[in-house]
Amino acid sequence: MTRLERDLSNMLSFFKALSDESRLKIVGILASGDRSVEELASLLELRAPTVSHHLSRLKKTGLVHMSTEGNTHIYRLNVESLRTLSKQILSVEKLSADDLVDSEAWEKKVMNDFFEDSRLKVIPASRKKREVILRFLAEQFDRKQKYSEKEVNQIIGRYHEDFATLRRELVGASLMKRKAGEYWRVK
Amino acid sequence: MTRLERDLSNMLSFFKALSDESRLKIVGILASGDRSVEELASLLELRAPTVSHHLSRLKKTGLVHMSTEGNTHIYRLNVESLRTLSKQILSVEKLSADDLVDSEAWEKKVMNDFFEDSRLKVIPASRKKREVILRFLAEQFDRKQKYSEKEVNQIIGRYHEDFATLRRELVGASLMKRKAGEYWRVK
DNA sequence: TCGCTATTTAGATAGATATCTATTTAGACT
DNA sequence: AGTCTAAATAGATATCTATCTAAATAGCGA
Repeated sequence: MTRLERDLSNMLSFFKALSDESRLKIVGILASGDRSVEELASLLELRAPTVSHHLSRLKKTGLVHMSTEGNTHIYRLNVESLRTLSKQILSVEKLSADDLVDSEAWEKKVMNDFFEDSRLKVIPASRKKREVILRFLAEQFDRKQKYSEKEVNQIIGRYHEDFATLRRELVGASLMKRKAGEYWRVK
Repeated sequence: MTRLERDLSNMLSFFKALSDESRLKIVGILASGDRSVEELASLLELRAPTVSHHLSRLKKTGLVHMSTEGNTHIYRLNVESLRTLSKQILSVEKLSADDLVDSEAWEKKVMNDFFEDSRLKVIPASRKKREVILRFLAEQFDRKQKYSEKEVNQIIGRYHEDFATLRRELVGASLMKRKAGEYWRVK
């Protein structure tokens, strides 16, 4: 299991733990002091086994701790875990990285849908799909080299007859630049 | 609906929205840029209707926004909402206030279980319950007055014959203080 | 206007889970 | 040992929901 997968399932169990009204109230109540199971049950107007079930769920995620006092079990909030969660939320972005989802699935799909025998069947109407095609075309150019318009047309022409439109789109999408009749790849 | 109830159900819907693996991934993916429904579907290996369902749930809680581009719908993350949530988590304590739970239910229950005809049946063994009883007894004393031990015994004696134990417990629990044979109520 | 594309809605199904009652476990007091 | 008390576990049930397929909607281009 990668670090990211751990982060995801860790965060997920936090959210699952807090995505229930009774448990959210329990956390709120415990924030103002330790409580026994029976105490929570009467505050929440629930049966003790129900509360016990919720507490064991909260305990499993580390949101609460338990201590023993005779045969009563005293639960207390783990404030630190809330702080950790609060921070984690601000770094949700990191969850999208490559090993959580197949980040090339979209490109592969679009390429597969629009190419046949190494030729572009049609230029996609939607921007999102056109972008995939344009990125592919841009990759056919060497970053270190400059190309004349004729050369650009020729390379794009391998994939589609309307090289002029595609050439303009490449420039429009800032994947290529043009100056004084010369083209070069950007990024 | 009170402010607290609104806060609770608001927070709850946030947590519910994020307590699903697919939705958490969607949020993660959107953090790195806008995406169409189809794009998300292929990244997550889910059907478009499923993704659409998740997005509408996220949209309802304000976690994402939608814009239209031809007939493709582009979704983007509302980063501000994550920041808000992150802050709210640190103030969960406020959820325990009086109008969310009946904060006296516990005291009432204990008093009811242990009193009969205005007399304490037995001294509860568990600390949590004894505390309720002791708080009640402390309330029988006037904060502005000092009492001799005899007077203290007499007042406690109205409720239970073992006034000596209860008197000592009151001092031990810091609900009363004693000095030079005089007692007074604290807090 | 017709057909194509992207999304949403409707409806069905399988799996998860919050709650309850009844039972079991375990500690404390006599 | 036996009784009482507090909590946990087991098992049942009813509700919720993530996912799918099929159908409906809506924009766009020919």
